[in-house]
Amino acid sequence: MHRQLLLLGLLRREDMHGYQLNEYIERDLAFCADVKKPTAYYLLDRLAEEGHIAEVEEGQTPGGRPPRKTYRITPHGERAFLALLRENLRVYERPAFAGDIGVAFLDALPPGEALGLLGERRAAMQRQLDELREVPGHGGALRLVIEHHIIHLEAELAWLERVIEWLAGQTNE
Amino acid sequence: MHRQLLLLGLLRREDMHGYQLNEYIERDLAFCADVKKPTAYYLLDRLAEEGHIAEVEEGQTPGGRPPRKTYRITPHGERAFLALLRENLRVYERPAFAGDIGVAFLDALPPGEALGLLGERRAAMQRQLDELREVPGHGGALRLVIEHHIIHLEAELAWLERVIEWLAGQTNE
DNA sequence: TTTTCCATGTAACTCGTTACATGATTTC
DNA sequence: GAAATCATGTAACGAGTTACATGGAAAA
Repeated sequence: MHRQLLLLGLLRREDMHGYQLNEYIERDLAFCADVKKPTAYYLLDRLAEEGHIAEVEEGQTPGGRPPRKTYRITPHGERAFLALLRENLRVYERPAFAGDIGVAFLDALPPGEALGLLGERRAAMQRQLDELREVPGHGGALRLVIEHHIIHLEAELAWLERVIEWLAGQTNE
Repeated sequence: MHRQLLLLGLLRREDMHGYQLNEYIERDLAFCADVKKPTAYYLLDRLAEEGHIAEVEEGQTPGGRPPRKTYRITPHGERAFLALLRENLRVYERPAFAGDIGVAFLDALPPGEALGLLGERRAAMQRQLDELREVPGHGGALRLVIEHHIIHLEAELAWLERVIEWLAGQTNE
């Protein structure tokens, strides 16, 4: 559902064709959204079938390639968008944290090795945080989303530091 | 892969049958793990096929119901467990944050309504945090996982507070 | 007497991904 | 001459979920 919300939200701002949407998502939203190309095309087809968006006929179809399909949100789609948006804002879905499973079995490895591996994890997190701080300044609500990721990663790093300390403590016993 | 890691890790500690595993995951690991029953049974079959775990023959099969299948990890499974564990500890996978998509389109709703919806989200988060603080004290590494969730939720709440403030600021302009 | 507990599963489905196909056009 | 850009997709697969089936025993 979240991907539909994203596509509807973008088409609500501006008519676009699939390639354009994919470009925008990859280029400007990569840090927070994750929609693969075939998924986007598939969802656009479905949204069109359901009458949430409609194809806009365009004059020029440029050279050899498949003709562009430019979409525009319909009134029905606008209502669906608002319903999805309200639901999205209202609820909290806790994320998965697959990385916790490994931590739960930390005692299966010699502390030294575990320490090394968690060090690599920390480095990866730090790299992501640095990247995030380089993201060119989006305005308005998108800035909040970037802040979200930064706050989250800082909390993650703080926690991992504690795990590492705990492990180091185990070593000396 | 993470679910396999979990199942192998639990079977490494103790022989168990499927029902038992499901009970334990639901009862004691609900706050961090998420494996549905049919998934667990399916994965146990697969792990057995692949030789990572083996059925332990048990004397008494209790009345009417399907016979228990008690599993024990094999040396091959132990090696697989360690490989999965190392990989899990080493990498960082950023979570999805579906809730960000709604925030990105915050301007589509009257600020007053958005404020109400985000208030509901905050309440849901606060409830989860309170629940988490009630979780009976696991020892060792599991305590770290609980701490992780607490730290995470506190950061989420702090961020949401900022979103709400920003929105409230928008209202007065 | 109905529900819950035990203990296993199957079938159908959803959602999303990966890898591939097409084919002219522009850039290296 | 090779690779990237534009623009669409399909086919096959993977992981996981939901809803359902079975059937005796114990508890309400």
